[in-house]
Amino acid sequence: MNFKSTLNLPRTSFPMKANLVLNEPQSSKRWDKLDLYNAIRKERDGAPKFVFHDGPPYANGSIHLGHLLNKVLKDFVVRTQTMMGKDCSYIPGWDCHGLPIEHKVMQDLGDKAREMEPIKIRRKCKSYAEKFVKQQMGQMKQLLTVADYDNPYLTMNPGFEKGVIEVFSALVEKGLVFRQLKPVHWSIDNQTALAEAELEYEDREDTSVFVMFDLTPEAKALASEKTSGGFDSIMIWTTTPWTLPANMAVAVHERYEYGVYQVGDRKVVLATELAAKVLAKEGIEDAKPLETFKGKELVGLTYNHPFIDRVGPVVHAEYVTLEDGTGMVHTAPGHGVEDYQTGLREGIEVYCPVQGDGTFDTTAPQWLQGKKVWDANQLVVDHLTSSGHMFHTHKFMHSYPHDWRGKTPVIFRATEQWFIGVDKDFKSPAGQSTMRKLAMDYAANKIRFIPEWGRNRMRGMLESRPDWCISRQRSWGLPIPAFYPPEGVEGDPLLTAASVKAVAECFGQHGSDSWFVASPDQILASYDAASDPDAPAWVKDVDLSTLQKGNDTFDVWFESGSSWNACMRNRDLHKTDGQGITDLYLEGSDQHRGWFQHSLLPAIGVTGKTAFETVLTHGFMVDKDGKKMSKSLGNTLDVSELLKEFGADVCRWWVSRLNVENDIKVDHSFFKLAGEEYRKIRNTIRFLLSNLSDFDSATDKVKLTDEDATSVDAWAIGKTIALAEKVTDCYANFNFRGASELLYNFCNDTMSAEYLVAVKDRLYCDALGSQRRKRAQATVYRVSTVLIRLLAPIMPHTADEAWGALEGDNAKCVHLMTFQDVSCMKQIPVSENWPKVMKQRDSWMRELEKFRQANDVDNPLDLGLVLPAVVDGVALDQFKADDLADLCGISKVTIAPGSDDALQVIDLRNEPRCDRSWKRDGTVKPYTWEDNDVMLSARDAAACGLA
RNA sequence: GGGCUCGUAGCUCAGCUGGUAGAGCACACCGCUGAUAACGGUGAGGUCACAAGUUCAAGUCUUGUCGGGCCCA
Repeated sequence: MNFKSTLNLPRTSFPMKANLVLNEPQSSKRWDKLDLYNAIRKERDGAPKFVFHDGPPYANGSIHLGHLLNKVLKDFVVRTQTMMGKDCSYIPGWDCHGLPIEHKVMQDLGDKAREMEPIKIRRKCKSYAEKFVKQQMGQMKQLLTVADYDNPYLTMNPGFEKGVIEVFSALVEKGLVFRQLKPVHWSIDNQTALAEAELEYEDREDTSVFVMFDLTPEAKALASEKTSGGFDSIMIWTTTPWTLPANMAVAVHERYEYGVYQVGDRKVVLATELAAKVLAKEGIEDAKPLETFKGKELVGLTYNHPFIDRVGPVVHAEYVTLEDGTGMVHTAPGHGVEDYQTGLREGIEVYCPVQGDGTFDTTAPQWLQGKKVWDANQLVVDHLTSSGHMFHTHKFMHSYPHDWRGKTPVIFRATEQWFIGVDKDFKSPAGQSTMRKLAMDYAANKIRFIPEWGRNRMRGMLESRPDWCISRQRSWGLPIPAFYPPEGVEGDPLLTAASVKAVAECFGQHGSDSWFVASPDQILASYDAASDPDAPAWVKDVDLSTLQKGNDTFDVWFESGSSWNACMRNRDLHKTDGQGITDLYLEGSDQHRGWFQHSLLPAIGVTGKTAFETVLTHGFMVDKDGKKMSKSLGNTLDVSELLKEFGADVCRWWVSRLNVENDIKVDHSFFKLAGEEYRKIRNTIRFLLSNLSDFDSATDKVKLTDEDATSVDAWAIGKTIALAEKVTDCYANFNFRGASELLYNFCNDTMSAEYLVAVKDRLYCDALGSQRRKRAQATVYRVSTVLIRLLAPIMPHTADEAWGALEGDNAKCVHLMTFQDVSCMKQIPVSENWPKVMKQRDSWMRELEKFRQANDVDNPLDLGLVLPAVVDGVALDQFKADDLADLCGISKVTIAPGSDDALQVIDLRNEPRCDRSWKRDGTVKPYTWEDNDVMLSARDAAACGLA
């Protein structure tokens, strides 16, 4: 006799198979129709704000795994904060200007680009950027992120540009902006100064030269006085022979030991530690110094430049090492940062005969004029060889900086650049100080870093960073609003707080393209030179239309680094309390040097506040062997493929399971695992929902009484409250991994393996209206309403689908809800002895299993347990025997009269078995059911109306 | 080469201020067949990268080595 039709078996519209790839777009459509982002704004209007700010990805290429990670994490923040009741707006941004796009466009244009006006190139760049903004936005929507996609911030939008220039104006006003000749990494290929971030180190063959510089007659005389035998020359080493025309000095280390060596007819000085190695290169073995002395003795000597009529000094420098070369360093302040600093200190001219195109100018020797520096290497070598100054030369491979896009080698070259001075004293709203000091104070004491080690990293970077060179010589960027005097007029460029502000106005209205199409007087329409006390004198005497516009554009870091103003303050989304403009920035750990630092500095300079109160960073993706991922290595995974195979909710679950603090190992198999975990959660939800098909939360949500405190339902409620509290605590601390682990274990253990298995018998077999069944259903409902909402930030589609199945399709969208307030559930009494009982259960299960194996019992329902009256100090008779039996998956539990009685497993196979519930609980008797002789337990007989 | 960081079961990771190693997955075995392309039970897995040191005691602190990652030179 089959009683299946008399049971209340699970029923639900929530399918086991998710079909995410097909169904997620439906959810997206539903949310679009609802205008979810703005509906949330309305719902949270007036709520406390959580100010989160998106760092703009570069508008180039498809999104990769890094974007997937970053954007999903950000979405977790937005959704969890929202569901915790905060008003958390989120404006997605894109970094649109800059070299990579311009370079790509120039490549596509080919030779045509040379004759094209900058404005035409800019228009190409703009549409290129727009294309990728659109593409990336579509992909980010596929990740089911919720954002104001109708109003993103683009760094190339006029309103944003205005906001950047305003920041610049404020920095100018505080005297932090200056212009200076300085050697910078110079891309000959792109004719621009490059930031460190724009360099790539690659192997390159170069010429290494050891050159003897002859002392001046005066120096020789001095040398004879200082030493016993005197000497003629000093030997330097360089791997960039083309910089020798700009040699202005030789640096030695005061404390190192140097010696005089016989080289041909010259007595030459070398560091003693390096001498043997150097001299051996030309076959001079076992060289012994004629005499030795400290480098200090060399300082102050002078030498004749080997092929230019110029005298150079020998100076001291700390950076001289004995690792390579000769211990005497060729110093060209126009071609090296350290050389430059030495030059500044010693008052040596910053001489740079190399022009922007990499050729020598007319100040160079005639045989070099117009020659490319790369060709000059050989010319210099030949010249030095024939003049007898060359000691040794050879080709070698070394790691050399290259333009990151063009892959062409870069040079150091002194040029006029605009700077923001990090060590300039200024009057900040936070007091008289420097940006470096203020920023370091913030990093050390006021900003929260997650993980904490970000603090040290940031401090280290702030400590050692040089002045910020903000100028680039490019077309595709935000122009630096400097005006130069008309032809024939001498003077400093016009760049004052007021003139810059006027340009900001113009850009705000017409965009920065106006710099290229409008006349200076039009751009400066709202500027009045007469009332500008900072204006250079010459400005008052000229017609503004005759000014010459500068050709420099801003470092893109300055643009994105001003987004706290250009996006957040200008849209009135910033914090109004505390010491930060926003609550949180969340990016990869590379942004300590990038966006974080370049946002912190201007924010402090202008407002005295930090751009962010908390910095949350994540690591980088590596492959399953821990190696970095790159397209060229072929070990990447394609995001759109992953989405197509697994769906967004699974990919999001994968992100939630990651430990994002450090490197993140990625492999296709990990997504598969995430998919299985997803299915486990989905099945748990499905089982919960399927037992509520006849449940109406309005009428059936029975209250648990004090007497129910020891019921398995009370236990489940207690676990659910704990879950909600722990998970929201994780969410509040951005610990998404912790949250997903709790959620997974709750579904897998607490619900699936413990509560639901225990309670399914009564849900199926109890009479529809039985109190015990209703109590279980009310519990299942309470669990569902907590669980589904807690999952909503991680798996928005699945949670919304489940929410609809729970509350009906007309219910409010789960993403407009807050997390279930569990404080009211705390009214429900829960026995404090449950943890001990559940711990005992583990050992009971082991005993049952042992018995089953030993006695060949297949079905646990053929077993019973006799439990001691007291275990672990807990009297078991306060618990319901049927609950304990169900928790163990057996037919019957009896409590022994004495606490000393050992646990006993009972073989019930000789007891009658209920045909309906398959239990042998001792109440089974024969009945007649639909003309059949059947065996039923008391409960089942009652459920069938036979009692 | 420098700064920061990571290296715990086959895999992914927990292990806070030092005190006899934990979870999930996978695996093995068993069960259920009224959550069924589901569900349940039991079990076997680790000299905590390596080497010194501090300590009564180190995965946990110090130093070094090896191997990754980010940033820089």
